[in-house]
Amino acid sequence: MEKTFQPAAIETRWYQHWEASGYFAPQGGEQAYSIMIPPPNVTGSLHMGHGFQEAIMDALIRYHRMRGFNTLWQVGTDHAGIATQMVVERQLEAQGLTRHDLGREAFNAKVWEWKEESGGTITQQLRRLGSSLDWSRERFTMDPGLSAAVQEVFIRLHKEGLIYRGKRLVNWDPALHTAISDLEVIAEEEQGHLWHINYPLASGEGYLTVATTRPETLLGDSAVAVHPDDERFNHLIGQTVALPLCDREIPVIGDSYVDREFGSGCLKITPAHDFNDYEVGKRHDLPMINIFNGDAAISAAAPAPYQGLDRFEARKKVVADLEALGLLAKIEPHVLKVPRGDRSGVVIEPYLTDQWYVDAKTLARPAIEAVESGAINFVPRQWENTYYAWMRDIQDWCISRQLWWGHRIPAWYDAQGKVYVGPDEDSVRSEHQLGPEVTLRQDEDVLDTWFSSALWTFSTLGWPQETRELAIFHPSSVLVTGFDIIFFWVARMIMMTLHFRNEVPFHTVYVHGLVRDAEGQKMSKSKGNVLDPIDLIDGIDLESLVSKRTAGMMQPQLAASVEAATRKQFPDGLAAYGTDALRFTYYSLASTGRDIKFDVGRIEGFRNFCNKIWNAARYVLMNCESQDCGLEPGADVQLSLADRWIIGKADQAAQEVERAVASYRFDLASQALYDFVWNEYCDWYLELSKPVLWDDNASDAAKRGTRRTLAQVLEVALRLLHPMMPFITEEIWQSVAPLAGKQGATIMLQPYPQPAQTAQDAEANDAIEWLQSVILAVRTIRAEMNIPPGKEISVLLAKGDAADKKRLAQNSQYLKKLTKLANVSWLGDGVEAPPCATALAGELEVLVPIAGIIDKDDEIARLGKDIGKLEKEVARIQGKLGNAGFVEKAPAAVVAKEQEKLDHQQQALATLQQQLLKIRAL
RNA sequence: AGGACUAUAGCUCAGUUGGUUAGAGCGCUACCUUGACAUGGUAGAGGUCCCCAGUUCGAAUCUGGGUAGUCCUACCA
Repeated sequence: MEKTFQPAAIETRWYQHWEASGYFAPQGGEQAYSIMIPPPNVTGSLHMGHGFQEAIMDALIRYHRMRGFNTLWQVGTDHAGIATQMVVERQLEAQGLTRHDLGREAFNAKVWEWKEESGGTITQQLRRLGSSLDWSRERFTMDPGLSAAVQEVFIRLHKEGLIYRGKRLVNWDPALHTAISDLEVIAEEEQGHLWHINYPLASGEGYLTVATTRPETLLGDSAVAVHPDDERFNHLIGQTVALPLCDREIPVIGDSYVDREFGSGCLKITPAHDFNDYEVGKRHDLPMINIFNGDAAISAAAPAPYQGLDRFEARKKVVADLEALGLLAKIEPHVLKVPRGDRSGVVIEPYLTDQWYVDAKTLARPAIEAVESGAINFVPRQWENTYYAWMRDIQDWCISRQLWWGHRIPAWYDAQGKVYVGPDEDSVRSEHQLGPEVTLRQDEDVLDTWFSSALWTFSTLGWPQETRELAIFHPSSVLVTGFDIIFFWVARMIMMTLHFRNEVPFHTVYVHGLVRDAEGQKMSKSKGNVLDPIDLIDGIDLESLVSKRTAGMMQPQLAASVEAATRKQFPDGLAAYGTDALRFTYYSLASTGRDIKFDVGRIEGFRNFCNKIWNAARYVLMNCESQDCGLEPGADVQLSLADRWIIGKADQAAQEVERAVASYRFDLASQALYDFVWNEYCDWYLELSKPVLWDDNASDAAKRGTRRTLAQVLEVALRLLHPMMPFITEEIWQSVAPLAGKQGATIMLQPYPQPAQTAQDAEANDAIEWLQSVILAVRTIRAEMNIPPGKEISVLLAKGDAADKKRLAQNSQYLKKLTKLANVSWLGDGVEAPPCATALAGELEVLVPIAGIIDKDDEIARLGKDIGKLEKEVARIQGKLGNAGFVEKAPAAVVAKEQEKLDHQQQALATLQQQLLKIRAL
């Protein structure tokens, strides 16, 4: 074995072996356990959030697989409509082409090409993370099977009246030329202006001043609204104003929607370009004047001078023209929320178009009940509130997208615009008895990507066929996801699955936090602070990291600052930490919080942990290979106190892991394992094994007992760790398992250690704890008195009772070896101790004779410090016990415990004070 | 505007039903290359548990109020 753990040498080899051996496929078993992967974008690549999420899922999957569940981790990818189409369009743009130059069919062929070319990236990355996904069942949302499911769902919902077509305002992305859903619009505060504009009354008697943040929409105004109770203006209701720049008169209307306090108190109404105005317009039956085209340039519906101008150009011209007419009252700076497309980043336009909608309100009702009834649980529970809040106020879901890449809507129109929905043109014709004289054309639009991913849990299992897999693995056990897509995806899956399967898609939703950088900033390409999990696994030099972060930036002017920040934060690039260390870091961060700050310092600690495990294994192999480990049936094996103690500790660790995983607390599970392996097995047990194995006088039975325990406890620890650190555990297990009497081709399919309460050995625990406290006392004296570690010293013990004497007899070998003692003996009754440095191990006095090795003043200072601490503690407990209320009202056991504590501390204090007097007297 | 969440060591975070000497990792200090491991060992230092009140014999923990920060939802043009 290498002296240090080299992850690169083993990871790929083991993954390939596992995959080739079919270990990732369901293995049978009575109870099923399944997770459907949140499908990543097929043309995307893995980021830290994926890495975190996959790590959690893989731990759950490996854990349950080892526990004998029939385990399926369904893998697949998503076609990511807008994102993917944008990428390919950008590639065309580089050649000076648009998708229209190619036409729909050729363009889609190009997208498929791109998918074939780049689609392997993410699946390769998933493999690098060690994810035990069942690749034999890989699915893609545009596969024929999943497309059939999408079509079936659309047609059935349409038949049931739950999908309809409607003309209404949508969020229009003028760059992408498509409608997008509410959720894809990000509204951020931006600095803008409030323009006050005078609209002359048609009567010629003065004017009304309106205030607007979008003066160009004036061209589409249908009315001016005032509050009906506003005495400044309500007498004008029913009159008309002459709309500036347009040869139109529009009415003054009364509507209580108007806020009298804001702006001028008069509101211009543009029903075709504002969601609130749209509602007002409907109430008052106002005309909807659509002054934009799909690019958000001014349409023919506006006066000629403005036609063809971009909306921002139009704004400038409108303002200038108004000013020239003297109608601009004032301009105020104003902070407003500007809606932008989350993909394109351009300002979203409320735009009047025909779109397809899902009646979400109807579907939401059972979906709310499923969570209320507990059929679906959120972990942590508070996310249920977020879910309810959104679901109870849900808006109909706009599902059509004016894209080419995606599931084309199965609807056909005749020349009159009558719509027919069906799987294909022939079925539509025969169903509706349409002869060849009727021309039909298919709807040009595709469906929102989330429409297909909403079916993911059952479409991947073969629906609409009633497959065996559906019967076994659906509903799935748990959905692992970030809170940012509860609305996008989780809610929609619940709605669709309940409707079509009459069962929930999953029993539990485990909502994890979002991975951020060390400063708590969201990782994003534009900020240039992203980390690629693969770079943490393999390492990357500074120059490559800089160029990776600055390549292809949306805002190239930021490249310099990104580069500087990167050079400052990672002057040496990133070291290669390996997959196991990365994964363990993720688990350690998986607490209940919403933000997960990823500090590279953490991963280094866990790489060291891997190395620790590696070296512990090296030690075990060196001492057990080709040795008698007492595995024969009936072998003469004697277990020491240390052996019995560590066996109990391993069981305790198994208990803690079980409890932690049951509540999705991977931070606690990882902490329990780290603690057990490093602080108990390595720090204590391995050291305690040395005095036995290296003692020529120790019996063969004792040596067998220690070797067997070394190997078996390590083997148990490996299995406990395997779901979190798959690679290193497999590598070591292969050579350690035989020494522990285990056979098997892989650790992956071994049973997970089950805790057994009986494994706690009170006598062994007491004995080892006693030993640890005495060792600590001696080491403290050594360290604080500057006694060289190599120098052998003698120790006297005093004030022990019969139990202490027994323990020393049992443990003196350990004690001598671990603290380098020449000898250790009891101070006889009535014998005056020589001048000593003193420390306490409980009641027991641990004395190190001073002569020649210890400075008197040092010892006085040291004792003084300890005495000070004890005095404070004694005073604190005395205060507590002196409080009549406490003694009377607190439970007797609590009072007794305090009293006992006080007695101990007082006795210790007295001992040290006496000792101080003695030393002073020297 | 409404709602949620967070505040514990220099940093990142644990802390179960109120009773602990408030813990871990990293970082820091001192000493140590001893036969698994310097990606290591040993021993330390370090906290007004955000503030104020309340409940209680007892509060990091429960209640109310405040402060600071983060986020979500809906938005006044």
